[in-house]
Amino acid sequence: MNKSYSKAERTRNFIIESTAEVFNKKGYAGTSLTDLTKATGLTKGSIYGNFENKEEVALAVFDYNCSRVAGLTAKKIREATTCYDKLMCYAGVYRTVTKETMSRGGCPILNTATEADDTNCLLRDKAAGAVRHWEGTLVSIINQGVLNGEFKKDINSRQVSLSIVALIEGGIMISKVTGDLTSMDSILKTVELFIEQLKS
Amino acid sequence: MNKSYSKAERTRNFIIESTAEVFNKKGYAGTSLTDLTKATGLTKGSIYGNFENKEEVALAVFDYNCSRVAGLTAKKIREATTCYDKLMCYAGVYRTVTKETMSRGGCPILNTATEADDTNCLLRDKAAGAVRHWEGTLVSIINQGVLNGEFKKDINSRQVSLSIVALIEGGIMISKVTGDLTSMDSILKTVELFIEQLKS
DNA sequence: TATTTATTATACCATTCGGTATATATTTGT
DNA sequence: ACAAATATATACCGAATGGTATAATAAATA
Repeated sequence: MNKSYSKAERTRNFIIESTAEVFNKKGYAGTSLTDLTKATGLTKGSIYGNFENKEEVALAVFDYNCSRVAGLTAKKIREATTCYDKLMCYAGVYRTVTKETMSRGGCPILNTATEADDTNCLLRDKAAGAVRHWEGTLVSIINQGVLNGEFKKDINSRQVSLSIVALIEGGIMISKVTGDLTSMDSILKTVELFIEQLKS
Repeated sequence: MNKSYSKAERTRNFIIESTAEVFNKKGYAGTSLTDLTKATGLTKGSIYGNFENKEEVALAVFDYNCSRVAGLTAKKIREATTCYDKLMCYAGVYRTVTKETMSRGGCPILNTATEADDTNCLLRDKAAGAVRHWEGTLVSIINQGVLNGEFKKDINSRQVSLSIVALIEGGIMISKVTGDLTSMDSILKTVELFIEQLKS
């Protein structure tokens, strides 16, 4: 029986998928091993047979949570042709997934970054990497747009990229804590306006 | 000896001030009673003589942490005359206090909002209130500016306000997690640019 | 199918958790 | 200065924490 995934791999993924939402909602410190056993239906021994400790589960879960959102965006971006459309994807994606993201505990980058920045360097570095990667993707798109004449020449692509990320992340925080989705909608309009202004 | 503050009041404030940074760094779930005794030099019994439980300390500490930043901004705003200058205060204040804020664990609103939104409704409501209050202050300034002809007539003051808050909070998250203060600086430039565009 | 190997469950560990009753100091009003 | 009231420290509670041997079970290989 040559299955592409061994039992261990499947269980590992099962644990990651089952606990992803709990970790994102309760945070690393707030999630107990008991939470993990409840979410998976497995016992402690079973979980620790597949992971070294709670931290290793949290790190794997963070990657999984990020890839969920990143996957959506990446697909849309590939479909878009112009750099303008590619940038607009971010506003579009967040407009459609915000509601579902909220019910799953919000943005994993934001959650992990704010919790771990002073307490857990491994998690912090992972969150920092995700931010940098996102920023880098935006910078590339903008630079490309400047090169092919789509965007104005004197654009500070890093400043624009950081501002878009800040708007989206700040928007998630505001909408989530107040329970008001229209806030995010307003902020996404600013993102779109902001991208509009890049056009030459 | 008729002191304006009783011993109890002074101790209560002492506990709040001593534990403010720990709570902001480690979060509510991540801060233990032992952390509180270490930060204050007091014993558990002593702390629980002044507070009902850990949550009550956290709630008081949140107010204290917010008032620290709010105090700075409020003073600057009173000094500014035009609505444009008042708005610019926020960029100015955050440009100067960001470094110190970072070393104290970052923005308490952001930290509390992201941690408590799915776990602690009392803390969440406090954070939500702080966001709403900030938003309200900005809306008032902008509406005032529109009325007296300083700003354009067709401005959506709520959208602008929310966007400024989102930029600042998102900027703090990015700068804090990456350890790069220049990111915040870039984003504050966008905030200034954004405010500039309001002028009629 | 038999046997080795890997996976999961049980039962337990020491430690820490938030919280409290009670005794001891220390303020406070007189 | 003294008594009543208040604030602080001591010592302890049960429950929950993260984590781990070891035994039972299931999967992979031959």
